[in-house]
Amino acid sequence: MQLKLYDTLTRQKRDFVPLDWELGLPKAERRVRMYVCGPTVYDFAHIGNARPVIVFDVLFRLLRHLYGNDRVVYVRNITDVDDRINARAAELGVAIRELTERTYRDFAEDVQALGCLPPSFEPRATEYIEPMQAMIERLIDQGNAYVAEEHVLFHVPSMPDYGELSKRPLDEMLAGARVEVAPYKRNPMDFVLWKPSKPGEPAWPSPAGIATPGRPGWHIECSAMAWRHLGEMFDIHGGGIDLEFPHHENEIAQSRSAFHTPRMARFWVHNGFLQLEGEKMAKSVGNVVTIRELLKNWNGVGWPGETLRFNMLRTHYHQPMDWTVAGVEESHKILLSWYEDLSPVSVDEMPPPEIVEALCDDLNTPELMTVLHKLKREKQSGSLGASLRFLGFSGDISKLYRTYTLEAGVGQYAVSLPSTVQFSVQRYPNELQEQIAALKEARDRARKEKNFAEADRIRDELKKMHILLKDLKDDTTLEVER
RNA sequence: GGCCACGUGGCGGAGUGGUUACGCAGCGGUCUGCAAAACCGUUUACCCCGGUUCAAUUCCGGGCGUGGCCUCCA
Repeated sequence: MQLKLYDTLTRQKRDFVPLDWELGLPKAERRVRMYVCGPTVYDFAHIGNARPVIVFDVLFRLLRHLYGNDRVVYVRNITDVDDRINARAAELGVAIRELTERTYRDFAEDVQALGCLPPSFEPRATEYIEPMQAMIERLIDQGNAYVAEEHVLFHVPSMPDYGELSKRPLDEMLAGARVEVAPYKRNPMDFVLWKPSKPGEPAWPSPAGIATPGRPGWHIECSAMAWRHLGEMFDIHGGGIDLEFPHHENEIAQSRSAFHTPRMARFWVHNGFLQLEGEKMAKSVGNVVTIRELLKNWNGVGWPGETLRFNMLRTHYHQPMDWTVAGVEESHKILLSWYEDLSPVSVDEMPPPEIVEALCDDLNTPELMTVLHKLKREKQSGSLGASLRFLGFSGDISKLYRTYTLEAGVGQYAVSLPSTVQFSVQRYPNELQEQIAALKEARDRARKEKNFAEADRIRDELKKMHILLKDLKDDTTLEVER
């Protein structure tokens, strides 16, 4: 099946053929190579950060399916040197290394909860200073970069194709620029490859004979890490659309100039931006929602990671997405209805061709939803299960329970509980369980006496605790809202 | 100000030059004290204005709106 991907550089949906296949390398040497910009580890990742992680995890899974698990190399970097990290560490009064390690662990936990496979490599920027310096020296030697006031700057006019990704004519960019240009730049568009550090800031010996120790600029790390792991030219470079300019444009300038390649990556794949309840999600608006909050307690509800993953995939990755409570609830409902009647799936069972076909069409996950709904409708639960597993969903209904944070008397109870058709309130705190049992008995009595107003009142009260009642022929079951 | 995306029924969301995807919600029915759940059935769409065409939601131009980038940002 032929994978097609939309390439931002050419603005076209094209057939994807990995370079090694096109070159006809021996089978054992072939690799599909993908690089995705990862997190800057200074604070919990928010739901916007989760989008590329989930989207490219799906692409990773698809590539493994198409080319073989051992043929795909997926690199997602960790940016652990950055001014925001320095600021945050100072604010918290902790060592930079401690902050970055802790934040990375939190990120790894969150991402795992979202059903994402670990990438093949997760290189940290601070462990790649040496290749960054090697690239910088090379760029200077070749006349693509220069030293000025202890900075090393990339000279943009030395790269004739600059702007090819974002399609920005240089003169127009300058006309609209709102930033003050540092006086030592030869050209206003020139960007920093290396900068001197002040005392107390992270620093390494500087390249190019610069006396003051310094640290890398933002863009060079990705060029260096991609080079080390994937070579001078590779197949796919991914990330959020906001990175298109300047970050990816500058990566291209650095890598292509250093290695004299016609492309840095053969496909540039960008996911669209995410909004929250119709608003831009930003610290300035005060509506940033972290993955952690969504998993633990978002307006009283902790959502299963699989629900969050599913919700993300209901929108095509290229489209702008609006993240809403209503949307998450709908996702959760759909997933529950599917998980309820999955039959056991054998490990070897493959998803039906339509599933792979939908993904091969530029990761058309909404189309994929249609296929999944069809499998459900036609009661093909084996195929449904195999498809879900393929997409990173467990199919295990016990992983789909929500966590409620209740106000019950003093303090709050966070309760996480399973729910079956049987009584299943055992994970509520004891005093709540007693309360619930008493309410149920009271309601049973009221119903016997045909006092239905009272019975309905009690039902509403239980509903507030996320307990649902189902009146059967001669019994009433209690279950936790799922 | 410059550049770039996007604009589909109550909501979410694909797709297509001609045959009203799909899901959620809603409505009707079976069932129920009433509900819930389940099952069956079912309504509603392509931002505005021009143009091309036998025919446009789909192509082209303009407008309006939303968002992104130009400064850290997925």
